[in-house]
This record gives sequence, structure tokens and C-alpha cells, in this order.
Amino acid sequence: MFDAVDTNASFAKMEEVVLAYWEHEQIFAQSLEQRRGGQPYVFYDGPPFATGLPHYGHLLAGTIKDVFPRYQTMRGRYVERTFGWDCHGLPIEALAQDKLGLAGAPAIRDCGVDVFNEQCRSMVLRYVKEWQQTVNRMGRWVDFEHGYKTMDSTFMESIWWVFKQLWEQGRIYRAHRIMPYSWKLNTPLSNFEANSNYQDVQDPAVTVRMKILDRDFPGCAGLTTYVLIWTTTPWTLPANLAACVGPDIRYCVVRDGDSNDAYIVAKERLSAYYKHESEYTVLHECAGAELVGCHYEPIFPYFAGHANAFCILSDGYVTTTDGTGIVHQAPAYGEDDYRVCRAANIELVDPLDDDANFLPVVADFAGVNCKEADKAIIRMLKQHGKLVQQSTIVHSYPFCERTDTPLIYRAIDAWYVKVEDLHERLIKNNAQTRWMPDFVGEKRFANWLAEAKDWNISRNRFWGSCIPVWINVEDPADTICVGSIAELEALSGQKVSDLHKHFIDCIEIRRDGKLYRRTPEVLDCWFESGSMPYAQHHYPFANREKVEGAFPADFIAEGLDQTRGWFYTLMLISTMLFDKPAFKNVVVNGLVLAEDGRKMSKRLKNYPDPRTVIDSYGADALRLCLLASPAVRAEDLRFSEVAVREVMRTVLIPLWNAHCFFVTYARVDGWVPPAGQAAPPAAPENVLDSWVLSRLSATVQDVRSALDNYDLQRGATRFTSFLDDLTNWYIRRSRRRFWKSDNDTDKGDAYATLHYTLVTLCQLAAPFTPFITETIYRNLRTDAMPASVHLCDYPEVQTAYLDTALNERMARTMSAVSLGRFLRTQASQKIRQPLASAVLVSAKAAVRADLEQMASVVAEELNVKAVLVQADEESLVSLSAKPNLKRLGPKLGPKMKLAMPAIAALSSADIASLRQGESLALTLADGTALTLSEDDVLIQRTEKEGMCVANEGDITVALDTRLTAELIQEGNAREVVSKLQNLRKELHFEVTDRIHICYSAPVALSRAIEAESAYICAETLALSLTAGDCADMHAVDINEVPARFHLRKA
RNA sequence: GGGCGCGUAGCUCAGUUGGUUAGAGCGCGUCUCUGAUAAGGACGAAGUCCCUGGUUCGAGUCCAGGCGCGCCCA
Repeated sequence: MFDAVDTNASFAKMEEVVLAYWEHEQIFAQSLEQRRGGQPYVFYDGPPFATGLPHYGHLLAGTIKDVFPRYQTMRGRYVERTFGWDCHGLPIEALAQDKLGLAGAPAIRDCGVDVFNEQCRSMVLRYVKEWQQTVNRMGRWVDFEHGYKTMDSTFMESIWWVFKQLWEQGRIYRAHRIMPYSWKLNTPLSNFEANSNYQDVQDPAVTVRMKILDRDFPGCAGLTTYVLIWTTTPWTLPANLAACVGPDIRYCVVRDGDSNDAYIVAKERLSAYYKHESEYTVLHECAGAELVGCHYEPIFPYFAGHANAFCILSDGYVTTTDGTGIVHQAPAYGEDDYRVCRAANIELVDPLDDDANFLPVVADFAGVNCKEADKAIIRMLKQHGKLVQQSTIVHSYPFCERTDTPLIYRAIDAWYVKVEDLHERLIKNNAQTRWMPDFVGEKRFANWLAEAKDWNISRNRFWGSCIPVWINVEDPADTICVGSIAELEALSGQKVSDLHKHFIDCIEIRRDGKLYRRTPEVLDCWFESGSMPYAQHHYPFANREKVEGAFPADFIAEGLDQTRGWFYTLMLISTMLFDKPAFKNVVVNGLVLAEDGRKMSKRLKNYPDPRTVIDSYGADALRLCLLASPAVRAEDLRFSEVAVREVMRTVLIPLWNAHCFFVTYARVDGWVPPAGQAAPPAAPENVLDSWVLSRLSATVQDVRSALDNYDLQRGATRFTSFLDDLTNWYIRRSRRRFWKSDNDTDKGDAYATLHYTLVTLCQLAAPFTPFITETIYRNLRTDAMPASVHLCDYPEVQTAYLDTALNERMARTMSAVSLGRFLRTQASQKIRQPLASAVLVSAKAAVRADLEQMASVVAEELNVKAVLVQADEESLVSLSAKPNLKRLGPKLGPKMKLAMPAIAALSSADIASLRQGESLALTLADGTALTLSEDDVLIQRTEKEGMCVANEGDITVALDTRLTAELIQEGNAREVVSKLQNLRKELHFEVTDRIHICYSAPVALSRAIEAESAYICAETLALSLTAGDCADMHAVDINEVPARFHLRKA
């Protein structure tokens, strides 16, 4: 016997019960154990930082990461799922710095790298418990216990192995690069990090003049000539080493009316400096190329005499969109500057310390922070007559994400991985990966791979995997790369237990009388996450076979923002190590935005707490809401609590109530499924049973194909649309079959069909909504079936049940019913009022045959005494023809425009002959002869005026709305039954309770009730129906006639 | 500045190889059904399919250019 169920169950509470059951019975472990030996389905989990709580983006990705492993497990695959944690990097360092009150790298060194790193270690896992709770509450099955951490020694040793592989391939090199630099954190940042916090700021914009030393331009005799440069970073002027012009840009030498000096400015920029042409005189005009080689007097004296410096260079990057068209070059502080100066053999100078304060060499501003020095520098320029113009500019400028201080660009010593020779291999390997949606892989990612730049992998930080390179203190070119702990122990003669910086930096290597110390940088943590396929299993030091057998992964899933993150580093490292892609299938999810379309923000509080949402609607509702959204196709999703509620109302509640309905009547009748697997009747006689089984099979086919193609949205919507057909057609149409008190075959078939359908639907939906399906399945299962729905095999497509003709027949029936309902509304005849007849008309024999078979369904649904099916539609509708554009368009081309009116003008006789298969000759306005056949036109029907007729496509329905006294009496009886049923419900009677009814009504109505008393009693399970007065009578309206009823249990 | 994506009803979104009158849900209004349902059904109001141009007999759909938004990069 099934357990009684509560229609008003709280899904959130139900889910808690399921979680306890899974935990207690170790269902996840069982689901794995059961598939041990099955073909593995390999899933890699991207490691999150545990420095914050999980948000909707994590819940979305986490749900996607749960559906496919569950699905594949049910398909028989062995799917291990281990969680991972990203432990290193700036997020955690920033937290530790706050905690210890340390401002930057020097402060960290002062307090001790060991203290700092141990602080990091102690904080890394601070939110692990919360993560675990949330992930678990969402119903995601993943192994936390054996999860990997990027700070584990085993993980870090594998990182060294990976590094050494690249080293031996000659891919690791050291270079200068211009990078965004945070002086607060004393570290260069990746461009990725630098781009995440642009702010609009006001900066000075100064135009400075530099005296030309060794060139006389025509017409400048007796004048001092200056080249004008423009910059928004005055602090870079002390490090100025050159000026750059565009080779093809036109420049003018003008006599400045104010100063009577000669200035060199781009011709196009003159108007920016002079309001009127009268303010200057053009002395000479030339191309930028002619200016190259001029020397000028350094603005500041600090680097006077620097080799090859203080001359005019040229390069194509110079534009005339702002400034003077001449760009000042400080090679330490700009990528283009660096490149241009390097080509001119000018060594950079970088007079800033780690905090970006000026070094003593810049005597006037020594110790001053560069940005703060701007004002003093401008003042000094003014004093020395070098400032031509001063203004401010508001522009978007990158700021440090962690500290909100401005970033500067400066030259940094860095370690690089050579990538630029790998483009073809990367693209080839990416072509072996299936992306969902495809454009992310085929366009976005492929384009990125095609232009991938060498990868800066070093970070001048503390808490991370160390770059395992030891450098000869005497000769920086002499290096040793260490690839394992054993290697380091052998080289150093010391025992090594931990690979973090504070354990490793003190280890020195002596070889052949030379001393080697480690390079101080740590690795970019993307290097670690990209190495996770190997490092999570301590490859190749352990688990060689396991890793090699489980590579590449069958499936990964992350957000669109990982295109250049994890997706890239995985693909890059696997290509470099094994020349293979790291994953075969990847689902990319979009961003989850707040309801207002903006990013979710804790400060703005523009989104509901996930826990509140789960507690109100349940994790299933949240999961399905996310899974059925465009967010699973890499599109943005505006998340709204209302949408979650909607999913609960329209999917979970109907599913739950279908279950309640079934269980309620099965308990009344004591129906139990036969032992063994759930099974439908062998040969269902009722067309509803065959139909719902056919629909179910089609749905199984659809959902399987959707999931096999990683299309979650399609999968989710297919099973929900089936649910709609199940509840609002199959169950509604079948209700009476369950109420009937005699246990005949039809009733048994109904129970067996619905039981099988619900069980199968639960199995089908289990990967999407694991809780409610588990609850329902557990109540419906037989002893022979697995204890949990998640231990079941995924439903197979039952081709024997598939009947497309039947599906079409039922679709036609629904269409006829829908038309009939419309007519009732038009005629203001509610469904409870029986009518004499409905006429279903179609000229197509196949349609008529279908409708005839289903006539009883239509009659019942429309509450008519008789349903007639006939062929003659012309008494009800008038026919007209339209061209079938799909057929005629390609045939006629431009003549289509002439054919349209000719076809519209066809008479009903013409149409009739076409429909009898005859062809029809037309002459178009331009004399073209055209022969039409039936397929060339579409026949349209218009309801004739004044009749109760409705048409849709091939089907026309007419309703006889005339009422007889008999029909009215029946209508009243049905109204009475309806009111009585409502009263039963209000009085909380059980569906099986027998009752006695006492009523009082006006004479006419009383007579009707008396006449229909047998029917009324049968419907309401009444043992008696007597007229008279008694206490506690309920007043009701029966078609606007007042009446009173009293009900009591028998 | 570049790459990619998105732009359809008040809101969230469907819309097949170009084809006839552009759909659904939510919300709103008027009805209705119901002994599983917090549900369902009917009708109604609500559209410059972002704009411009092109290809075509025919464009929400294809092409080009632009505008707006997002992600990634520079």
C-alpha cells in the first residue's frame, strides 16, 4: 500500500527528508558502487576560491555539473566527482593582508613570509563548510572528502612536474614586460585582473615643450625650436627618453604668437592649441619621417647622457586623435614606448621603488609616490618655462581590484611560457571538443587561441606554487629547474616536506662549487587550475594509469567568463604536455544577473539570498528554473524569485498532485502494483492509456537526445511539457475511471498506466529535480525496484508504445474540444449545461476517421449528448484559396505577384474541382499560362455569419445551443452536484465518505432534484436525498435560484 | 579599439532550410471549470520583431552599415 500523501506538502521540508535519507543510506556512494566496472565518464571540476560564499553563478554551474553525472550514472557509466579548491593567489592573500593589517609586499616581508603564508593557509578553508552545505542543499552530488586542494604538497609537486616538462621543451623564458602594477600590493597584475576595475577619474593633461638641439628648420632662423609633447601621466616625464612621431603624419613648425618661439605640432592638432590662425605662423611643414633623428634637451637632468636617448623616433602607433601628435616615450611605463625604444637601442630607466615612490636618482621628488608627484612635477615644469598648456581630462583608468588604488603600467621582470608557436595545435585540439553552445568554441575560443600570446606565469607574491628554478648567484644565465621533491632533496641534500615559499626559499643548491638560489616569484594560480587533471591525482608520481585512462575529460562545465581562464589553461597545458584537448564536451553557462539587469551586488542588495529562495520554493524549483533558462546556453539570465515560484507552481505542484491523485485513489481501491518492475497494461484498450504511453515514449526519446547533445534547456522543457499533457489531459480525462467503484479492467489499466507513467517520469526527470522525483518514486516503487530513483537505469525509449498516428489523432481531438469550448463561451453556455449536439466537420476523410474514433471523448469534454461527424463543410463555412508560397514561390518567382490575386479570386466551384484532384488552368494578367493542382493552394475557411461555428485548419465545429426543458433540468442537476461536491470538500469529508443530504429549494428546482436524485446520489456518494428543513443548512445558488443543503456523514 | 553574443508584447523568453495572420508564460481585465491541483480552460487589451540600406516574388530570419547592452581581450 502506498503512503498517504499531503497535497499541501512543503517542498523545502520534503527535500530535507530526502537529504537525510541520501545521507543515511549513502545513496551517492551506492550509485557509484553500483556502476563500478562500468565505462568511466570523466568529469573535471573547476576549483573555486573558498574566500566567499557561493552565489547564483556557482549554483547554476553546480547544477549543470550535477545533471550530466547523474544522467550518465543512470545510463550505466561510472562517474567519479571530486570537488576541488583553489587555495592560492591574490584573493586569499588580500584577506590575509587585511587580517594582519599589512599594506603591501614590504610589510609582508617585514612580518615574515612564514607568518603571512601560514595566515593564508589558516584562512583558505574558512568558507568550506558553508560551500559544502549549500552545494549539498542544492542536491549536487560531489565528493568533498577526497577533494583536491591546490595547496596540497602532492598537487604542488605535480605542478613542478608540469613546469619542468615545459622547461625541457624550452618554453619557459624570462623577459621584461610592461604590465599593470599595483603599488599597494607591490605586484604586477595580469591584464585580466587589471581590466576588472576601470573607474572614471580626472587626471592632469599637460603639454610640455622640449628644446630641439641639432636642427634648423626653414624659416626658423633666430628662433628657438621646441617639440611639443602631451601626456596625462606627468610622473612619467622624469623617465622620458625619447619622443615619437607618426612617419606619415604631417607636422608643422609654427611661430607661436605668444612666446615668439617655434613649435613642432601635428598639422591636424594645431586647431586644438590655437583658437585662431592669427595666433601662429606656419614656418615649415613636413612628414613625421623628416623629424626622426632630431635631438632635444632632456626635460629633467636625471638621465642626461643616457645612451641613444632624447631624440625623435617614429612609429605607426602614433595618432592625431589627441595631444600634439608627438608622443613622449618613457619605455619603463608603456608597452609601445618600450617597444619603440628597444628598437632604437634605448635601455629603459625605471626610477620608482616597489611602492612606486621616486628613487633618490630623481632628486627633486625622491620618496614621493608617483601619482602624488604629478602636481610638483607640473609646478616645476611651469617654473622652468617648459609647460605650454595645462588642463584636466576625465577618462576611464584601471584601478587595483583589491585596493582601489590606481594601477600604473611599468616594466617588470617576468617568467613566460612560450605559446605563440602553438596556435595551430591549439586550434586542432579545440576542434575535437564539443562546445555548448557551439559559438563559444568555434568563434570566441577559437579566435582567442589563434591569437594567444606568450603567457606570463610569474607573480611577485608569496602564497602560491613556487617557480621551481634555482639561479646561479654569480651567473643568472646558469639555472636549474627542479621537477620533483626527490630531485630537490638530492640537489640540496635537505629533507623537503612543504613546497610553499617560506619552506623553499631558504633551500640552496650547491653544484660544482656554484651556489644557486630560487627565483623569488610564485606561479599564476591559473597554472595550477589548468594543471588539475594531472595534479589532482599527483600525476605522474602516482595514479599513472588512472590519469592516463581518464584523459581527456568527457565533460566539464563553467561560466562564459572562463573562456580565457580555466578553459584556456586546461587546453593550453594539455596541448603542451600531450598534444590533446583536455575535455571532450563543455557546457558554458552565462552570467546570472539581478532582476534589474545589473550585476548582483551585495551592496545594492538587488537579489534574494539563495538560502531564502531554497527555503521558500525548494532546491528543485531553483534548479529547474536555472536549467530551463537561456543561461545554460551562455546567455545572460536576469534572475527573479518570481520565476522560481513559477516553476514550483507550474511544474512541481502539478507533478506532486498527479502523485497525490494517484495515491489517493489507489489507497481507496487498495490497488497495488504487481510485483516486479513497474509496467503498463499489456494491451491497453482505452485510447487514453495508449496515448499517454506513446507521448511518454516520445518524451523519453526527446529528453535522452537532448541530454546526449548537452542541450539542457530542451531537455528540461520536454519533460515539463509532457507533464502538462499528463495532468491536464490524461488525468483530467481519466478521473472518472479512477472513481468508478467497480474494479473492472479499465480501472486496472488506468492504475497500471498512471503508475508506470509516474515512475518513468520520475526516472526521466531525476537528474533535473532529484528531490521530488525521489520522494514520489520512493512511494511508488515495488520491492523489486531499486530503493532510490537515482539507482535506477535511465528509461529506454519504448518504441512499441510510440504511435505517431495516435498522437496526431489526439491532437485533432484536443483541437476540436478547444473549438467547442470557444463556441460555448461565445454562446454563454457553461460546460455544466448539457447541450444536445456538436457537429464536427472535415472534408478530409483521415481527419473524420480520427474524430469519429474520439467522439466519446469530445462529447464528454464538451458535455453534449451527441457528436456527429460529417464531411460537408460548405454549409457551415465558405472556402477561399491562397497560394501555397512554399510550392509556388520557387516555381513562379517574380510572377508570384500576378498569381496571388488570380488565386484569391478562385470561385468555390474552382476550389471544389481542385480538391477532387483536377488541375486548373489560369491565365495571369501578363498572359502567362499557369496550371494549378490541389497542392499549389491552401484552402481557407471562414465561418458563415449567424451560426455557432468555429474553424481551425481542417476542422470545423458547430454547436447546437438550443436548450430543452430536459437539458435545463439536467444542467440544474449538474449544478447541484457541483455545489454538493464543493460542500463535501469544505466540510473536509473523505472522498469515500457516504453521506445523507437534506435540502430545501423552490418548487421548480425541488422537482428537478427529485427527478435527478439517482444521478445526484451516485455522484455525491449520498445514501439519501430528502427535501425538508434541518439545522446548519448551507445556502447556495443553483443557476441563480437560491437553495439550502445539509450534509452529514452516514 | 578588437573578438563573440544579445536586442521580438509591460516583464521573462520561443520563433526550424527565408513562406502566408509573429507565438508562449507571467502580469492585467472579463468569464469559466474543478471531489488531485497553489492548478486548468476561453476571450480581451498589449508589437515600429533596435535603426538604415541591400539581396529576394517574399526578410523577425540572409548580407552590409549603424545604435544599445553584456562578456572577453587590447
